[in-house]
Order: sequence, then C-alpha cells, then structure tokens
Amino acid sequence: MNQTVRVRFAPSPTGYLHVGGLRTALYNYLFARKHGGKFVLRIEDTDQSRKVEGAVENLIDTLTWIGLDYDEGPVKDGPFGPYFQSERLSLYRTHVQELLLNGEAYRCFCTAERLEEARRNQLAVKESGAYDRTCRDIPPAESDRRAGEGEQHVVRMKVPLEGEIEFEDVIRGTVIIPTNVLDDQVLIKSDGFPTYHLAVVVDDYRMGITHVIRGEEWLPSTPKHLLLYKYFGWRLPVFAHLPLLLNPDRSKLSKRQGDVAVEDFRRKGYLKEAMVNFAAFLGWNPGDEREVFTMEQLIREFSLERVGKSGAIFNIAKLNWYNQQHLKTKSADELVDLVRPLFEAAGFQAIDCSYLGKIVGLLKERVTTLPEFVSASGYFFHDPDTVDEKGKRKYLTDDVIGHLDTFASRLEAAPDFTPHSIENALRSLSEELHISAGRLIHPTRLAVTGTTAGPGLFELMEALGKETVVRRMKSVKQFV
RNA sequence: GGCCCUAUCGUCUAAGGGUUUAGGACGCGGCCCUCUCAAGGCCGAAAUACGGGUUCGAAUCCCGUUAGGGCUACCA
Repeated sequence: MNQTVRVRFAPSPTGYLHVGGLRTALYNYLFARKHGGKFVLRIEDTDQSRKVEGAVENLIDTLTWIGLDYDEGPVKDGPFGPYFQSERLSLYRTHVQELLLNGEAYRCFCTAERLEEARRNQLAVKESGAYDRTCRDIPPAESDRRAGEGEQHVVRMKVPLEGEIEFEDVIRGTVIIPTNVLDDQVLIKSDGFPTYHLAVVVDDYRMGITHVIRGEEWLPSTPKHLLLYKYFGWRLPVFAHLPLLLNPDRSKLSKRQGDVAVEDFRRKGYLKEAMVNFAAFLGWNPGDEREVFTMEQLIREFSLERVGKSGAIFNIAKLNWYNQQHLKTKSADELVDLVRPLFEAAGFQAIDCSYLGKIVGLLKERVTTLPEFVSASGYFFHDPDTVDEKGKRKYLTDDVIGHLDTFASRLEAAPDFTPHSIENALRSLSEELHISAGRLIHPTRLAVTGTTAGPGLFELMEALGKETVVRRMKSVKQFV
C-alpha cells in the first residue's frame, strides 16, 4: 500500500449519530490513523425531504466528543471540498452528461404515478419490482428534444441485461451478483439532485478515497457502483462491508428498541473511552485475550482482516462493564472534571474540589456510570433524613444507641481523625464492650450515611469530617 | 417472492484441517477475601444449527437443508 490511505465517513444528516454509525466511523478512523492516512467527513445530504435542522452540528459535536477528529470535512476545509454533497451538484451533472453521451445512461420520462402502479402490478404477480425500462430505448434525438422542451425526467443508468459482476470484498471475499437482478437505477432525480449511488461514486473518486469501509446494507448495491466506475473508466477503491449491528431480536439496530444515539449514552454518563472500546469490539478483536483498550492501542492493533462477518448484538451489560473498567483507570482529578457539572446540575453549588475528589475516589469502584456518583453522594452533602428500614431494625437497638454515643464522644475528644485512628478507637471500644467490631461498624455506617452499603467506613468518616460524623451519630436517636 | 450476506456458550468472541477434554470476556450461580456494598481471586453451568461429502483426521474445506439478517425507492 504505497498510495496514501484516504477513507471517509459519509452519513446523511438525519439527526444524530447512531451507534452503528459510530462503529463505521471508528473503523474508518482507526484504519486511517493506523496507516497514516486521511479521515474525511462527507455529508450525504442529497435528499432534501430528509433534511434535519442542526443535524450536522450535532453530528460534529458528537464525533468531536468521542474523539474521532476528521482531517477534512465541514468546518475543516481541505483540498477536495466542498464536503456537502448539496454543494457539489454541478459536478454530478457534468459526470452524468458524459454517461448520457456514451449511452450508458438515459433520461426517463415516466411519472412517479405510473412507476408506482407498474411496481404494484409486478409485485402482485411476484415479479421483481424493478423499473420496466420503458424509456431505455428512446432515441437520443427525441430524448434531447423532450428534455429541451422542459419535460420532467430523471436520469437512469443503463445496466447490462446479462452477465454478472464479481468483486473482492476485504471482509467477505469474492461476491458475485448477476446483473439481471439490478435495476436501472436513478442517478439524477427530477429535482436535479443525484441519488446516493451516483454521488457516492463520483465523490469517492473525486475525493481520492482508497478504501470504502461501510455497512453491509450497501453490499447489494455495490455492483451498481462498480458499473459506474467502469463506465467512467475510474480505478476502483478497496471495498470492505462491515457486519451490521443488531437489536436484541437480531434485526438491524434501530431506534424503537432502546437507545441507539451516541448522545443518549453520553447523556446517561457513559465514558467516551468505554463507547469507543465497546464499539470497536463489536465485530473486531485483537486475536488474543486483551479486552480493555485505549484509542491509541486500538489504532496500533486494528486491522480490517480481523473484522468478522456476522452481525453483532449491541449488549448494554457489556458496555456497563467496559465503562467500569475505564472508570477505574481515571484519576480522581479527571473524574472530578467529568462529574462536577453533574453535581452542579443537581443543585450542589460551589463544591470544594478536594472534597469532591475524595468522594469520587471512594465511589469510583462502586458505580458504573457518571450520574451514579451524584445519586450515591447525598450523605456527603447533607445529614440523612431517613435511615434504611431493614438496617434500623437490625442495628439500632437501644444498647447500640448508647454505644454510638460513647463512640462519638471518644472521637470528639481524640486528637486525630484519620481512618487509622478511627479504626483504633472503634476496635478498642468493641473490646471493652465485649462485642464484635461489626456490632459497632454497621450501626455507625447507618447513623452516618443512612444506608447499609457504601465505601469503607473509616475512609468514609474521615472524608465526612469529625464534626459531621459526631453530629450524625449523636442524633441517630431521632430515627428510632 | 427475487438477489446477496451470515451461522461456535444467552451475548461479544478465540481456535486460519491435527497443539482442542472447543479458549477468553460479559452476564448468571457458588465459594474466598471482607465492616457493608463494590472491586478482586477461585470454581461452576453454558456453544461448533442440521445432513451429506472431501480427508488418515473437519468447528475449520465443499455441497445441500434450515434459520436469521440485509437489499429489492426519484431514502441513505
């Protein structure tokens, strides 16, 4: 491979970045970075009826958040722009003229209504719903005249009636499709816009794309693209059709069956590192038993040859695990930065950074997503207003309440308030009382946090501070 | 319906004809650790869709069946 690698992610701007799109974008990105190539973002906005306001901005925002920075694309012009297909209309027209001239494409004057009816009839007798080629043999002179008179038309490609098209796919090997099942695909719509099939071929060629890495849903239409390359006399890129991402019922991943937008997961507090790691492993693996990867490691190890062929179900339980793994690798400072906006949004203002650092340190092995830091942190900011009911029955007996009082007084009088000194105080008290340490530990936790589960008690108490701890222990009576 | 793709534990996957009593991970169950909850450690249940070939030998190659998916628009 001595030619510079150029790949592209070419979404249509319909609103948000789908996790399937994320994986496609990621593989393109990894491939480009691995080979020192360029990663291009191209917006396929040739369907005006599907335009969604703000979709491109949103897409770029999500791509940026997750760390897939592109080399050329919207807001980042390069030598092959513009990167919006809607701004390249004249280019498609020029190229299609060439096809028209060579008789490899033709104008079709059929009305949408007629086509609709014809298709219905064919489907009714179980024929393929392909275009019946009524206009295929209109003489060029007549075609030019009717077009000149302003008659509405589309341009269709002329597909050979017989033969077959064979091509190599990096992931699937040799694929052979007979041409007689191919439709005379519309290339230019009556509104003058190109269809996907024309635009993708023209742009991939004009943008110097060397490897087309896209979803498997494009496999059946690849022969049409190949034909176009042939008609234009252009050199072929390498094709790699990625297996689809699936819903739990094995249908193509879609909205309706839970969250599919990357921004949904971002909002729910998943780390970008986890999203990337997880998406990468849906269809690819390094061939050994390592599972937790950073983007840099993925770039180093990724190869198309190790991409599988079969569809993969998007499994949130595993994403949760990846999130925990990546959470563990983050320092308290990093976590504080990630989590502070969440605390602020929840109404905790002016939080001391070092205090927040302690909190996330104590909690980070006990949560799976970012918002859980907030929901598990109430007692770090205010005294509990209730205590766990089961815990109360189990631990808050009258004698224990007396013990807590004693323990609190001792802590209050002690010079130090470290995990070690607290533990010593507790253990010597339990010895004096001839009770197990647990008989003091659990009630203390309940008094101090209102719950029966949480971080190690002594670290927790230190973080809370002596004053708070003593106050809560002494006022636990109110709950019984 | 037609065409194409796919097929290993519930899920993500490893095993590139012999190194395989099919390995790992998630999830699930148990045990250990332990002040609880996590985390961690150990153990366990759990798969080559089916049928034919080829071969001394098949999860692996070939054919068929079945199942699933995708495509079949003036959507991408």
